[in-house]
Amino acid sequence: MNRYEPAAVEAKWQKVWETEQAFITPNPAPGDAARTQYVLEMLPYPSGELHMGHVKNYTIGDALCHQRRRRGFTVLHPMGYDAFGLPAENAAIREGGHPRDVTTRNIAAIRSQMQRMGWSIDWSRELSTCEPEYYRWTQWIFLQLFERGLAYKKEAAVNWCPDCQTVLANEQVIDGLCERSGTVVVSKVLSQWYFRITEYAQRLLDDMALLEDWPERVLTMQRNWIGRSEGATVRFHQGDLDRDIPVYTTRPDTLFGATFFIIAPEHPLVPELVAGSEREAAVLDYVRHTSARSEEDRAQDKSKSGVDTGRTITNPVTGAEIPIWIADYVLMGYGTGAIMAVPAHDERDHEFAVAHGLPIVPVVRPADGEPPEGEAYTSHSADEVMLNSGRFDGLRADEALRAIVEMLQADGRGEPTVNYRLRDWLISRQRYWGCPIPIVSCPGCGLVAVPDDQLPVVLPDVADYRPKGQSPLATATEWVNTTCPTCGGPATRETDTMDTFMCSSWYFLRYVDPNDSTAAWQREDVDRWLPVDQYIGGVEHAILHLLYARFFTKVLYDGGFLGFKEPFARLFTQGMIYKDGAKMSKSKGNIVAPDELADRWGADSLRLYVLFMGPPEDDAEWSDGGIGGAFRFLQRTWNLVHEVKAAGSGVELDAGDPAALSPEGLLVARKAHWAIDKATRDSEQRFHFNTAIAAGMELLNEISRARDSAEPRAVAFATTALVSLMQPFVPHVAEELWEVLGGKRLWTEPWPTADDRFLTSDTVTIVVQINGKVRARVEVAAGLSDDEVQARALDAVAAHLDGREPRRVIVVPGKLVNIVV
RNA sequence: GCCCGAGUGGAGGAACGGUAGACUCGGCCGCCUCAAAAGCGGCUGCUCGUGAGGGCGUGCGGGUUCGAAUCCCGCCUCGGGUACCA
Repeated sequence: MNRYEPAAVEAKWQKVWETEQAFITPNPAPGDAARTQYVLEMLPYPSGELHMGHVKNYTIGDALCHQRRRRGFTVLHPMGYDAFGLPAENAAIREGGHPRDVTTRNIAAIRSQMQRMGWSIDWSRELSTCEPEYYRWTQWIFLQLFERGLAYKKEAAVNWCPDCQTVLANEQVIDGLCERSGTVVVSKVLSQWYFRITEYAQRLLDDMALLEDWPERVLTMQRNWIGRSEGATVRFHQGDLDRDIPVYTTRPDTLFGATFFIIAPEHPLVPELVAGSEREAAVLDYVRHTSARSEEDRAQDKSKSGVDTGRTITNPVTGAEIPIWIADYVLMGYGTGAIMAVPAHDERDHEFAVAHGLPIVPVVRPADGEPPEGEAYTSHSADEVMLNSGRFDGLRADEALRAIVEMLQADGRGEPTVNYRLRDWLISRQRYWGCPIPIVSCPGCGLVAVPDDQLPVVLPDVADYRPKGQSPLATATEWVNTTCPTCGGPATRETDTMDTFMCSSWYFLRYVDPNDSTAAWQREDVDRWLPVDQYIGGVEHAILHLLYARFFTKVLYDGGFLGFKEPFARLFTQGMIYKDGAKMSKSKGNIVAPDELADRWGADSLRLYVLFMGPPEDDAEWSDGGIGGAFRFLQRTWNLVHEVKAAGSGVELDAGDPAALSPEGLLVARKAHWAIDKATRDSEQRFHFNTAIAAGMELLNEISRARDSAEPRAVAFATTALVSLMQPFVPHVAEELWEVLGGKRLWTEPWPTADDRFLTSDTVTIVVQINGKVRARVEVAAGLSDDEVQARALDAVAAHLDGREPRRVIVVPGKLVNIVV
């Protein structure tokens, strides 16, 4: 008998899939009634090579695709590369050469690794976001946003990474550090492009209701990131400047307790407020000192520093003149950049008041007592009562809140306000390897969109693409100097490139036809395939990528380009693979290379083990020994199939009439139907491939045990079922064994279905407990009445009862009897 | 600090109110072999017992229930998210 040699088997079937175009899925013609499924894994960034996380991600998706194809769906399963970005550029700088060459090389390596793994990808739809044929449409989308007023350029303090020499989006700053390089991010004032994602904040929240199945924690993370809060805007009047300064508060009920006022150091009114006053030098000094500190430094430092401006402002309800201070715990980027400070009911304001000797006036108390001394009383529940609040005294706090807002509104001093933590998305980057922003700056016409027929704005070659604080594109003078599309006069191109997250915020639409040169997509095709039925990826994209993609989809829906509002109906987030308790990384030296494992054990064993490790949503610890077990299982299956074949059997799709089988044959056939049922349900309902595979292993064990005592038909049926069930996980070896059994193309075979006649049995084992402890087991006929089961159970444990009278007996039909004594 | 998630044999895990530890790895014993590898068979939670059998066991402490790894309350540990957001 020939041995199981994965390398030969895998090469053979990969070739067959390619020549027979097994996984190429054309778009259904209009009116085609095919049931479609779009299964998508997050596209890889083409760094050096695939890591174990990719293997897990794409193997999960591939198993689903195979099962769904065989259950009659037309499945779209494409692949592409998120190819612009810093790592390729940094590698090129390190090694010399062009980022494009590094990227091309990496893509070639990753593609061949993917083919080596045998994932059933429709390679005719392959795309790369750095190709002009792709980014032409990224630029088109940018211009859609520009035309709708959703893309704008403004000067503001931005997050700057000194190492990457570029700005970063809010979402890319983690604990004050650059997500990419880990460098401390500093603040810098620059003129940059933004997307008005804040305009979609409420819809990003509301449309979560349209999502069919997303992990609750991802939704929670997005909700927290969007950070909706309800409160009121209150305008305080400053007499010296004769100006209103608005604040945002979630606690308008505490307005009577606002004993001072704080403005952020970056607030534009600060210079005006102190100009010419004796406090001017001290205040400007504090502002300078603050802006010199890094974001991280400021975030870490919880001490309440600040400086008095010497000015006062009028509390609109008490009429009191309260002092204005500058303090860096008030953030320019949230609310209005100014706050009313209520030290009695806000911890931060309380600390500040204590540190600087400012008055503390409680205005809310518990229903049956006084507010605590020496700390902020921040409780905000329904049964609190007002005090020190004029005519509102004695009123319930929630009623007072409404009444105070109404009063402010009547006086024109405020109104109810909803506020969001989400800020606009900064998309400019001062780096070379990215998509050019298709905008021309004209002295006469201002910022002008490059017309559609002039797209793409091709990324020019430059002599030196190292980061230098401004975009390397600025040195391509021939490219930069152009003519204004509107007036024809001399003009210059925008030299910043786009955040690469833009490229990956719409790629799932382009797969519908990546070769369409007339449009980004055809609406009838995207509406046919999308929303994506199942999206699969790492939870690390819970905010950035998934929020941006949802935003783009809504904008494009509003533009009439899409017939759906959410891109991904169902999301599955896989757990990470660890080694020695830590995330695999080159610096820790705990990388396990998929290539080496595939070479040693075969792609099928690697795929099988990655799925067998545990539930895919859980983090998992890599163990080198496990893959050997996967290989042994396949080898034993291989040997079994060849023995079955040698005995003269082949593919057997029907176990026959259960009544006609011998007891041993019935056992084997039952196990097979049990495995079909379990593997199908565990895979489809919960993606728990680990237990589906275990069911296959149990089936193999049972066939091996009964091979010689059961009749050949039952053995052939069970063996056929085993090969068929394992195909989505180990497609190469399953295909080979199917052929050995005389079958043709397993990937086109219908998915097996379990027969109820084999899932139930004539007899059942009843567990007999005394006081919840197992004392015996009895075998009884399946339909036996509760009374008879009870009698049999009492019989079986008579010795244990030892004459004691049962106080109560619980009978769970078909399962157990519990006797309480 | 706040919000999630997870704690089960030597390891990964199974059991989603009803036999705790399926399946796999590792370990031990045996068969095969001149030998090794591979393969095949058996044992493998802890503990008392020669044995039959018993006791204890799902992070800790309570509770609900005839019955709890599973549900509820209070802790502990680990992981993730977020953090001066007014």
